[in-house]
Amino acid sequence: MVDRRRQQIIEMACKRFADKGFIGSSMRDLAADMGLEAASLYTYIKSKDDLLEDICFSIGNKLINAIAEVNDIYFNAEEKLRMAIKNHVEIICANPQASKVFTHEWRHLQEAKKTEFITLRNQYEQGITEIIDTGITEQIFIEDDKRFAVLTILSAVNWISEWYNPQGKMKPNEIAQKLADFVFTGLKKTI
Amino acid sequence: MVDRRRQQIIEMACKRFADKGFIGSSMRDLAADMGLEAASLYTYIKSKDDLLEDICFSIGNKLINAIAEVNDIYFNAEEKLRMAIKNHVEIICANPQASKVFTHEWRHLQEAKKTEFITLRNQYEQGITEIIDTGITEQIFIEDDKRFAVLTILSAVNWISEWYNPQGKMKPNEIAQKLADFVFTGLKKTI
DNA sequence: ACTTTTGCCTAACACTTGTTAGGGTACATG
DNA sequence: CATGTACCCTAACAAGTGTTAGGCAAAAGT
Repeated sequence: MVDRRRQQIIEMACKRFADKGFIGSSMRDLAADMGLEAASLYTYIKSKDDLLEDICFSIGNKLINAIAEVNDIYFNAEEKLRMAIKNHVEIICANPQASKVFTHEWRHLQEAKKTEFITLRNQYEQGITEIIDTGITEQIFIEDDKRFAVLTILSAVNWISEWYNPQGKMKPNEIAQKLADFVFTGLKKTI
Repeated sequence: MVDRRRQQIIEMACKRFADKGFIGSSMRDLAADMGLEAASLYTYIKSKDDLLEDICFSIGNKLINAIAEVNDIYFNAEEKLRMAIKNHVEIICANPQASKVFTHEWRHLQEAKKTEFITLRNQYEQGITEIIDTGITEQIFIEDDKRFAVLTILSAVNWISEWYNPQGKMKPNEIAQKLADFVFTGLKKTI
């Protein structure tokens, strides 16, 4: 059951990294959270960097898969963007701590992995951009500044992990709904 | 000229903290950037925490002053919000690195200062909320979810420091203009 | 000329960091 | 009973941390 224990450690690391940051979290603190000594962690993980990579790419891959699915299945641009936002919000709300790590701590990845990560992120950004493009072609979105629109949408979505409270009244699909509405009336052509 | 040298150190610290994070930056690295030994820094600063406090509250106070000014002078809610966004964007673009520290590194402040910081941030958030309130009273903004609107606006504005490039084509007032437009057509009642 | 101040240095402190080596105990399998 | 293995330990390492003490040389002030 090495994998199971490893997963527990990663979950605990998410909490610590999200709260104190990657560098601000020591292996001894993390071990203490698990009721272990620091050295014992190394039965289950390769290194501290290993933890960060796992967390960052776990969220990254979830997002990439989600956007790929959307761009494969849904045709209408509005539907696509709504679906993409919904997926993104749900991924963040299902993994709020990991998402904070994904957003804030990726820069501490080893150089090679950092490059790989940035490529993944650009790929996702490209996925969103394609949806906007479709909307412009369909003439339901105003063409003004594509990149600006994408960045603003992504910032709003990414920031959710900063304030989202699983115990709060606002549920993920409600958040997605509101956010999409907000974004749309800012993008849609109103004759 | 102790103050002048201190300011140079703080500027350099901004770069390092923005890039490597507060904990990821050592005093020896910072000193090396300045062409000094670590111990020499302490002629000009009290401690490492001192640096972080200075940076965080410098930006924080700029923002607070800006919102106070807006809420004192401008009457129309749309004008107020446009002005508030413009001020915020300009503060961020004038101090992109310090702004990144303000957004990402405040959690490493000492407990007392952290509380003070959060109060300041809430105060700013309150300032924006008041503008939205005015707009609702003036019946030019849709009342849906105030707090959600405020959070989305703030996330979009704060994220600017993540991608803003002083050498890029997009100038601060252009960014403010676009962002305000984006926000408005999402808030304004279009009958 | 002498004194003070400025601006930096080296050395050291006490402690924390990620990680490895090697061992020991409890339990399952033969 | 013997063997293996799952699970965790202590001890230690080499390196890096923020910070203080005390000193030395050049410049400035008198």
